[in-house]
Amino acid sequence: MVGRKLEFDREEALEKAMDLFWSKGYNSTGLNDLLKHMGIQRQSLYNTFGSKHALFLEAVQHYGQTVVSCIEQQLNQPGSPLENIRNLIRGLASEAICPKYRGCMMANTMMELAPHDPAVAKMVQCLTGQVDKALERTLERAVAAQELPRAANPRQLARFLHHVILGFNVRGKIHPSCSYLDDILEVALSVLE
Amino acid sequence: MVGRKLEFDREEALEKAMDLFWSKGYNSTGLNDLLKHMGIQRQSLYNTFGSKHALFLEAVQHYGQTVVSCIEQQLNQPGSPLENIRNLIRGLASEAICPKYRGCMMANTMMELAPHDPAVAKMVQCLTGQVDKALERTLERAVAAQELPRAANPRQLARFLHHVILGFNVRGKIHPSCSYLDDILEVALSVLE
DNA sequence: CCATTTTTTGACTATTCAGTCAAAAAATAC
DNA sequence: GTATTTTTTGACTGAATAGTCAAAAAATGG
Repeated sequence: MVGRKLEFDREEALEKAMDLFWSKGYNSTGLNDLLKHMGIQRQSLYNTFGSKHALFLEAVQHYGQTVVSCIEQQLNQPGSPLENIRNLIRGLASEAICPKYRGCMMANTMMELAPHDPAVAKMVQCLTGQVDKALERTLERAVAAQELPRAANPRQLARFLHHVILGFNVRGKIHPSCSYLDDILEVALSVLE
Repeated sequence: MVGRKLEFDREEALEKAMDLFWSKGYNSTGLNDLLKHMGIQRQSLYNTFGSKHALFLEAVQHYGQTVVSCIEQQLNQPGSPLENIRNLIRGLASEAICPKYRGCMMANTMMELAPHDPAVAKMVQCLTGQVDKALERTLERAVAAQELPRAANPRQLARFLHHVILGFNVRGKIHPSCSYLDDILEVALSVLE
């Protein structure tokens, strides 16, 4: 294995692709936009990533892993597990009032491609499953710390909270008011009392 | 105003367009697919609807009005207002386990186009607002019928319940199990107790 | 039957799409 | 320095895109 070395940083290029796919989705992102945004040449993309579709899969995977570990980190913060969950969800909700809100790339991908693209569906299914698990573990810690009653069902609550999070991705696309989101948050988080 | 009459039924054609847009979204629906599915000729589409985009707007509006009045009808069923709400939401959730689940066309449209298409955003915003209102009115009736405590906040609860409904559109795209949806439903509907 | 108006038909744009090809350039191993 | 291997470059595909145009066909009013 000798010869010329890649002129660009693979991960940097991947992140730039991810950024554009995140903003515009898969089908609305043209190859020319992609190349310009990534700062590489056409053939370099095909050499390095194989195809637009393969590049997209890598981008989603990269996004997902980043987000999942970010969520895990927030949930494992020292102190009250329940408060960590509340902070996470309030933070995600507050993003949705930004006029340039892009939503979660995994949710966007579920909506755009999952129904007709098994490879994408499987990948996103796996990633979202990790979010469920992270929430569930944190709720288990809340029960152990007696922040929740012994009878609480962590798995059930985790699925519900994740559902609320997914909802923000839809609602955020039509610029909800702050008070609108507060209403949702207040009711949703009341299940943790 | 004389001359030849339209060979096809305008509303029929619109509904067929709606059906296809609903299944495939705006950008993934090609004009050729559209013409074949609607059973009309190219120029007829432009004569009658103006453009692909204008046709889409009409299709979303048609869908929205149909769905909103269907929801209103379910909520205004005789008997318990709260039970009507539960039945509505359980029904929407149960659709999400179908392997051919298409989701709500308004939610799909919010995700695909609302961020970059002001006309679409405004229309969908108006339609979803009607859903909020319908839920709110029903919750007010539930308070009046003492199914909910006097202190309950119908607007807040309506927004929350609508949020849960929106969530099904995302979750449904990756084929959740029945028990997964049951978990969400059980927690979500517990706020009505 | 004729003139008018509209719809239908099918060919035709110009652009964009993802992806390919082969030659040129660069960097390595020896 | 030369042979080898890889990347880069830019031109090039064929298919699909939304939308247009003008002639042909049909139906109406008189």
